[in-house]
Amino acid sequence: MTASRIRESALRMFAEHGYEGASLAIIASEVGIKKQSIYTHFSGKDELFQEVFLETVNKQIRFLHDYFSNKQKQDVESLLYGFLKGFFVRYEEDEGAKFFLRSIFFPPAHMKDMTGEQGNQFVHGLEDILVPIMEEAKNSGVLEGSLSSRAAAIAYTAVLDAIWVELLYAGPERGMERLKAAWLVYWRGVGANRK
Amino acid sequence: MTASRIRESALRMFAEHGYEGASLAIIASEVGIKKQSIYTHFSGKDELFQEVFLETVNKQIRFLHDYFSNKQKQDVESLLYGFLKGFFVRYEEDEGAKFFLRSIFFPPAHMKDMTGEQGNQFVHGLEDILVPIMEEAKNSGVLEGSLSSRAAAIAYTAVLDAIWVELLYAGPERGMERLKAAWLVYWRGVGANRK
DNA sequence: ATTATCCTGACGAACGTTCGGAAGGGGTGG
DNA sequence: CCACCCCTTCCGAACGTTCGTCAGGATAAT
Repeated sequence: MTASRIRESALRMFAEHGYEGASLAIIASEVGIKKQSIYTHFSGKDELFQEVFLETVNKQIRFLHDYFSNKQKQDVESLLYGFLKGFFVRYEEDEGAKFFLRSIFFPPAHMKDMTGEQGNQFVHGLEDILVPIMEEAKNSGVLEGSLSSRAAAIAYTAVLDAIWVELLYAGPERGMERLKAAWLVYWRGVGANRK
Repeated sequence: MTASRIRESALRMFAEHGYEGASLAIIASEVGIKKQSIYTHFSGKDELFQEVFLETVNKQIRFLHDYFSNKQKQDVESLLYGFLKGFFVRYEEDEGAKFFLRSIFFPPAHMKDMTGEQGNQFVHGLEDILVPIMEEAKNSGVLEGSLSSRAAAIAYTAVLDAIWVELLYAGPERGMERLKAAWLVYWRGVGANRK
């Protein structure tokens, strides 16, 4: 299918050069067609970007829910740590990660509203999943009782963001280093008071 | 001075629309001149970008060293927490923050080498400052002894990155929320074993 | 015959850049 | 004081290139 090959190439191009820097001519040549032929499958550059973006966001959200609905029975530690590692391996091999981050943090000016909405949906989806988990962990005595569930969840998303930022900036090697260090400190930090 | 007004406008433009998305014509019109006049002060778009970028990076590095050389006498907790807050207020009002992050994470393709080099210089500069601080804090019993200084430093940079990422994405309100939560957990996490 | 797909050709607009010259100020020599 | 030249700053006009996009036709499959 030509349309999906266009989407694949566009994803790489948008990720690497951004919306303004990506050229339909180059995308087309990667697919082996002329740029005008893109208009057979998409109404224009905007629609192409939007389709690729929404597809990518949905993939992220789906991964989110899949993970936490399947592994709810695990203990909290491996549940949370496993999610970090899951994102790690996912973002290591997935071309969409860079595109996702770039589009959310630095969207094309005339699409800021749309990307912002989708981004918030992802963030809130994650928080809505995390807070109950923290709450439950507090009740079972794994997490420090004086710590608010919301704070524990926010700090966790901070760890998550820090990891993919490092992954994006410095690559898997240093990303893994940060993953280990940040998780170690985080888990010590939220753990119930030792005696 | 016209040249510096061009730099100011270019900074905002590059931050908001990226290298490819920024237009010399628009930058010039903001200054009140025609785009050709830019070439009186800069040899081209590349040099303009590079000057603004280097200026911005140097400002960041200078802030880094200024802070830690002036406040070395403080206790470790307020030293480290103060630096986070310093970055916070700095990045809240500084137009250069967005430009700095954007240029380092998503640089124009033909300048990847230069921006990467500068970025690494900043990161290593920070680490070289942090590790000795952690080492000293460990010796004085403030930090958990079984924790490596390097891990404590890496986790700290993770907190820092997470804060400015949230600041950039969601604004000061949520940025501050994350700052508080992440610091709370971090400081609990690296603290010496309570009894 | 209809439909899907890709093409050639061309469009106007914007891009960064170059050239030549117009204005203006400052300093120097007559 | 004036005339000269230099030097800085800016602009009009134009360059070649690339951009996204549109119209119309060719080809092949259904």
